[in-house]
Amino acid sequence: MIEITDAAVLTRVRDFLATAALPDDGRLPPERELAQSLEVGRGALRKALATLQSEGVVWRHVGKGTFTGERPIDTVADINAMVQRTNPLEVMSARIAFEPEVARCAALYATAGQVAEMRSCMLKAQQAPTWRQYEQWDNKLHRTIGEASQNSLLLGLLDTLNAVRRAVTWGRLRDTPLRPPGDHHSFEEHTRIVAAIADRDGAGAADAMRRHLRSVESHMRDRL
Amino acid sequence: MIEITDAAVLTRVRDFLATAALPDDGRLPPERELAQSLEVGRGALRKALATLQSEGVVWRHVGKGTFTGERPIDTVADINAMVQRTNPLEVMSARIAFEPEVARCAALYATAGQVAEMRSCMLKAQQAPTWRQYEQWDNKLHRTIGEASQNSLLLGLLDTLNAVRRAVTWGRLRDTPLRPPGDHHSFEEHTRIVAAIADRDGAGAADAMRRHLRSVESHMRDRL
DNA sequence: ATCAGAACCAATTTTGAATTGGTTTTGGTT
DNA sequence: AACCAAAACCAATTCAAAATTGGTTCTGAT
Repeated sequence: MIEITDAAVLTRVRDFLATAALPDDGRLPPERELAQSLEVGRGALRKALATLQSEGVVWRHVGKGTFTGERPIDTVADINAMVQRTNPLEVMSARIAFEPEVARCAALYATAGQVAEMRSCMLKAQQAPTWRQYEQWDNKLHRTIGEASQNSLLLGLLDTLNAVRRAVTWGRLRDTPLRPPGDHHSFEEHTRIVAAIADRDGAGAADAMRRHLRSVESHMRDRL
Repeated sequence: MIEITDAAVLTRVRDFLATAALPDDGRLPPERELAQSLEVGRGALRKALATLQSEGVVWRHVGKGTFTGERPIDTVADINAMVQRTNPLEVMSARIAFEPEVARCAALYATAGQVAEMRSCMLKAQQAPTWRQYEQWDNKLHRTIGEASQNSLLLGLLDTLNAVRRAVTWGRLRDTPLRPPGDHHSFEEHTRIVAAIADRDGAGAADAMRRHLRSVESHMRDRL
């Protein structure tokens, strides 16, 4: 092995980066392999990579590999982490911030089939013989509204929000009465939401959803 | 093995469910084990479990096990699934729906320290010598706004949204010019957002954020 | 003293075996 | 022939150990 300068090693690595066909995630070959193919020692390569990392050209992570570009901000909280950090009132606040905007989009983009499905869910929620079944149809209604936004990312975020919500409220079943009363506040509120969506009234849908969720929040506070 | 009726098996399983100390996730013992301890055949047990599943008392999943309660709606899309399903324009639409509401909350809840940090990020973005560094400070600004909502769930959803965005737009580096021009539209827009937040003007902050993101979307469309 | 290469360590990924529910086959009984 | 329990097999998931990857220390040559 002929000794070459640090600068020459750095140049070889830069040249490699400029010409190599890397996979989509920008992952470089493992250090040991790259050192071999560039005909430099691993120590020298590591020195060069450290320089490039400090310049934001590559980032490295033990066990994962070396990648082009800046290190991604690793702030993605998975569901469990979100569940550990939040609480029912915070979930309600997040819903009040987020779901009216989903309903607004749904009013603009829902298909007739989706509106029909919302109506069906709404009716089934009203006729539900148990709280459990009411909540199933309630969940289905809200998710159909998310689907009606025709934005898979909004739907994904809504699903994430609902997963956290269920985990935070898990096990809190209502035992009395057995089913929702005939004048359960959500029934009329659901009707207003779906009507505004069917009318293509974005602002109306957002407002109706916000009122509904504020009502749910208020009832939740009454139970604390 | 004494043969017992299906009804008797069902009763044994119900009794078991009523008395057993199950783990937090409500997981029952494996079928083969439960059949043995209840002294029934696996086939008969499976019949009873199928009945209980149809009643919503338990749910079962190949490879996972049998659990008490209703099957969770397994709609949680992880980041990769979201990335595969979405596209840059959809990401922009989702941002336009969601981030103004985050800014609205930030206007209500931001601490003075967080407002100062927003200003610092804004200045550093303006002074950034490369697009890469501009984007780092831009990201930091938007995340500080999310933190200022004082809602960990909203922040978690924003992080999720941004992770998807980065994955969808990965590798799309601007090479010319080397850095943002002095009159880059986002500079003034950032200023308006932060000013509205500092003024505790929720509607103003939401509106400024919405205008900013619409402007970003418009420039994105120009580049398509 | 310095440095390259080897060896070791910690974080992560990969892989194959084990586990779990779902279904089919087998053989005994009626 | 019909029925059913048990065994065998299949598909989905989990788990543990091996392999891989970057990070650090040790060793031996110069």
